[in-house]
Amino acid sequence: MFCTMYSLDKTDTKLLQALSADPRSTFVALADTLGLSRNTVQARMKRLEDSGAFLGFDRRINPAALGYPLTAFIEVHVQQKRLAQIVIDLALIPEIVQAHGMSGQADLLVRVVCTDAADLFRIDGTILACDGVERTETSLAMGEVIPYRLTPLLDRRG
Amino acid sequence: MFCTMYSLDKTDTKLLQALSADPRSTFVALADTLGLSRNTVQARMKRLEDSGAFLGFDRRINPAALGYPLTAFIEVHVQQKRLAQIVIDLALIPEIVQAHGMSGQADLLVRVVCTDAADLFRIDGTILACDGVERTETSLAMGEVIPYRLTPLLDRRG
DNA sequence: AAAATAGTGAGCAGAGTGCCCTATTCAGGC
DNA sequence: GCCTGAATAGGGCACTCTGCTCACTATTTT
Repeated sequence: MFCTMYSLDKTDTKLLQALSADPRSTFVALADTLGLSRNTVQARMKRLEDSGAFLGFDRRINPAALGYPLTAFIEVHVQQKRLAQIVIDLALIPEIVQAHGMSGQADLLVRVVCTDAADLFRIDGTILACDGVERTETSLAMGEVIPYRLTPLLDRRG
Repeated sequence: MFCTMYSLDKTDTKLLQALSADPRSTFVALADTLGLSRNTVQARMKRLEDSGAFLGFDRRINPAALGYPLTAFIEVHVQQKRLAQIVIDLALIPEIVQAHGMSGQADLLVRVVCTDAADLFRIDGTILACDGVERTETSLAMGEVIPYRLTPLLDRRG
């Protein structure tokens, strides 16, 4: 399913940095910035895409703009042998924007967006109602004190 | 700092859906798909950008492609009055890709990427070494059982 | 030495962009 | 009913960018 995981070199890293700085910049502009030829940039970008280096566009959409200003993380404890079915059930809840299977206290860490506290309460109830879910622990995110970033890691390779 | 938060209507939603389906599609293609004129699409896209509906490009970069296949969530308990300084200190750790201030058990929920378990252990140590950090609880993400998505929410408005 | 790999430079037809202007429709306020 | 402002459509124009191909040059691998 995944293509051969090809490891990025410094030029790829610089490409990603330039893209982070300006996601809309054209191949010509990138080539110019990096001092490469347009052909090279196009070839590398294609390889990056093919290798799965880019995730879905969803991630760039601000949930707040969609009317979901609140984010919460819900730790979910489940009957482990029902895990597979539970994931399927949870996937039906639209407010769940992401879920990780975890090693640690909880079995699942679910990321939820919601309109307000009452909404969160309702969603939590929906999760609890799933067959095999035993317990949840909800924590509301008060703020994204470090906004998602990859630039420090990119810079380190640059 | 943020522009007037303008709430998205159905047409905006469809634009975002089309973009999710194909992040690279041109204005012409979008206009075609949605049955709108190119002018309209361009105007709406500009408004979406200006209103902060799009987050950084970072979020679309796959950390695994960068050589960080593992993700972990670390709950951090701190001396609350030192919180501000702690956030500054944590921001210096490149492997921390995101952090939320939380209401709940822990004060902070930190998302970390790492190369392997030993790397995670080291990073956890670095966090613990920050002045004011009292305790951490690390959970390794075994898998993203629900990959980040916003489409269910978009579809509901469509 | 031969072969694969990455990059460059040039060229070209077609598509897309940014920006302009005007006309139409429609909802809300007077 | 009338006016206004917002949203949209449609046309046009100069310019840029894209996708593609080809030939040539390093550089590295075998």
